[in-house]
Amino acid sequence: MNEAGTGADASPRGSSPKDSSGARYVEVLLPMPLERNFTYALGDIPPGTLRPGTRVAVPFGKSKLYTGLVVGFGHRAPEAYEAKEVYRVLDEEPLVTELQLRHWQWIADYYMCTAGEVFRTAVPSVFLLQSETRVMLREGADPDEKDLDDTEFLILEALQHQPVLSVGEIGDIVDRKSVLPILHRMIGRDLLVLQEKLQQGYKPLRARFIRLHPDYEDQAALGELMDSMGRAPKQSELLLHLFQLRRGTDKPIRSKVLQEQSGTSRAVLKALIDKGVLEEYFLEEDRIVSPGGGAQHQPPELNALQEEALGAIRSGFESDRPVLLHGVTSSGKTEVYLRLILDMVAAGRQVLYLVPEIAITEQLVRRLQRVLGHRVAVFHSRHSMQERAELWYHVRAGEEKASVILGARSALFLPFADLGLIVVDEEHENTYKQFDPAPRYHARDAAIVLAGLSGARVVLGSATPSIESYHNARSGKYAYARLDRRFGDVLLPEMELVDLAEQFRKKKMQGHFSERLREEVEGALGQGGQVILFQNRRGFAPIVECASCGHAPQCRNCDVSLTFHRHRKELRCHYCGFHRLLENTCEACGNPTLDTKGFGTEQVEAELAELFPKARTARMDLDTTRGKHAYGRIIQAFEARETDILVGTQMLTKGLDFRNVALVGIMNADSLLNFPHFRAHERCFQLLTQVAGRAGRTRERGRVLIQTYNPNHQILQQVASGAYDAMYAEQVYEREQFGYPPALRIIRITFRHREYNRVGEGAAWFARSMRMHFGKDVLGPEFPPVARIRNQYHKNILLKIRPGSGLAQTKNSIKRIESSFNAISQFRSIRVIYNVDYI
DNA sequence: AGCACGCCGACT
DNA sequence: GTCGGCGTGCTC
Repeated sequence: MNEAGTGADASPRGSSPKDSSGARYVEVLLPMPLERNFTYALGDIPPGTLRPGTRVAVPFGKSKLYTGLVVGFGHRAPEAYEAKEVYRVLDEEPLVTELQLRHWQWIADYYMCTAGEVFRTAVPSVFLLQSETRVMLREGADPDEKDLDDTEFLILEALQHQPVLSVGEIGDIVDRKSVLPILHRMIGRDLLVLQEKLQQGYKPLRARFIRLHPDYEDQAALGELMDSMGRAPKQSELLLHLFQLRRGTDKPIRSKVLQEQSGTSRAVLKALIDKGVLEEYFLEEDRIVSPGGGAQHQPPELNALQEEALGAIRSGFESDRPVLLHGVTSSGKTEVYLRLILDMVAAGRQVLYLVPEIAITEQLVRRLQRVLGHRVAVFHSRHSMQERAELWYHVRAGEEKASVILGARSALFLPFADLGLIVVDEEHENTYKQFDPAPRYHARDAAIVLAGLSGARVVLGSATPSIESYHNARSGKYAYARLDRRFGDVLLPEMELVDLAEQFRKKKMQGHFSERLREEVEGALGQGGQVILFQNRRGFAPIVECASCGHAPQCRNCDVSLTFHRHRKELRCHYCGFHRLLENTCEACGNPTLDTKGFGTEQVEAELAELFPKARTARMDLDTTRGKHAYGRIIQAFEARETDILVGTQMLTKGLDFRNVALVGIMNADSLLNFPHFRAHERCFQLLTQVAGRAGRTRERGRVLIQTYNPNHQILQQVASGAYDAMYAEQVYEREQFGYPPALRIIRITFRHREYNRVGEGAAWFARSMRMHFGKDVLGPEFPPVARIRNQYHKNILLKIRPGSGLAQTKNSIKRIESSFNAISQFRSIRVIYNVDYI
């Protein structure tokens, strides 16, 4: 990016008016990858009930109903077709704000996807009602058995038992894939009818409460009642419990609590309600219960450096620019954010706090809640859809409990009533870029645009800023604030590079542990410190190879070698999930000489068991954190010092704050260095610096050992000496030489198809057309390192866009080329995927 | 995207 | 012969 904040045109395409007065037609956006909006007639719906952002249920295609959003109004009937009617209006208040619609349109334009695709990801799926086709017998139908074939007979028989069935259920009953043609045939013979039923969307959670009927509220009536209860001991017991619960509080009494307290059955309660003694009523209640409670602590005191950074950020805000807060690990960036958040909350505006991955921020949630109490809400992908819907409404209404929203990139799409500040923590993390389904947006950049539309401030924070952000800070596009000392003046860890080649030569290796690493682990454990070992690969050994013939088992769906996972004795594909048991003999030559090559976290753990049999070890990677609470358990055990050594992948780098880590060991830095990507060195620096930052966060100076075959490599030297600026200067120079961001923008275009040849020909055609416009700024097409994934071949073209060459025109030219591409029948089935600002 | 139509191979 | 595979076109 970034047109961020530069006032890029964010107005929606098309010029249908926003004013509904007198309108008879609406422009509707559907949550699908369609290039255009669709026009519907309003019929008898008063146009005043609609505004841009209101949801409507509309028939689309054959018969189904879909949820669309009103984005404009029209007064005249379309000429080329007859508009269908809006089936139903789904909202009283628009679900989506106009500001959001503009933001979506910016995302669609910038990231080359449709507004419908943004709509689909932006809105929790409970809001996207679709109809389900229900099948019923036609009344008065008299099926003549001899006219029916087996399938038809089966369907009619099923409908005698259960009068309403969904098309899917019918499919199951008759065990066939396509049932619709059969159903249509039967409808033609007046046997069945179909009905489109909108499935239920968001439903507020209602809880049952009990109160005394008003008639009994005065003492006399109550006394009389209690006297009459002589023959109903259970009922009087229940009443007594009710009085007990009421004592000294006005809080409503839950039916459930009352029953539990009194130990009586439902029947007793029911009897009292029927008698008119008690009343039951319902209240809507929150699904989201903030554990923060009311308890609010003062924010932690800031030290002089933090105060200085805070001042720099505030003055950056004055100049209306995003601010990059560059603070070394453990320098206390969070405390600085907290001050900014408190300012904004005091001003009555909302705050969005973005983190790279929400699953791993329990520590952060607690820290925020200590100070902000119930005003923090977490937007979590693990929340149910109903919970997300509820938070949506809270955010839209600007409720206090939605003052501060903590979430991963998708929290960006909440309907903020008045957004005042966005914090993008760990802004360098690449999880901010959505990869797979469109929109392939970068949350950091989209956040800056959102802030521009909302009049909000932005702080980007990182210990190791992305080259782009630092570049923007240097060029003055962002303001800049720095924190270069750790909180409490804890020293940055002492780093040491260990030469693996030399260790091997001197026969000092045991497994993958050098002598130095063994000494240091021993020393750290001896002094009661904890150890983190980083190996950026899960599994036991990446590949298995036959020592006789060199054959390595491959995935059947993807062009990769399978990875050996020892705990299940199986081979797995990390791309598609394919797995099978490892055989004893080579499938190619039959010899029992399969051997493992390379190593992963599992093997590190296994070697630890031999080298340090007394140490308690744990492993943290994708495989061990699959369960809902697995991640938290591993972290808590480590925090509670129930674990001595934690082995893990890059998951370890993400926002963990351990207090007692004396040593961080990097098992092998070389795989990071040798990764074939223009960002490899930047990422290597970031990853190693972040892992190293886990060491020595209180008092004691921590140690970091980096094992490598390239101890003299520039990047490793820079990591070891904490030379961010040197790394930056070198990377910027290299990227200018070779034409990569931030010097240029890039768009990656991926072609995907089942047939190898077809992808090749299609991509080559596309690249040829592109070269006519863009000359040598077109790279490729090339196969990616893994050319086949899930039985689809991939091929990439990279387009480099020079500064000032007109991004919008460039994208238009590409779109035109795509149209011609799609006009060629043999290419039409090739999927074309755009990734703007591919990272 | 989802769905129907229409054309082809492979099975009850 | 029918079923389901997929390519093609369309959806207000």
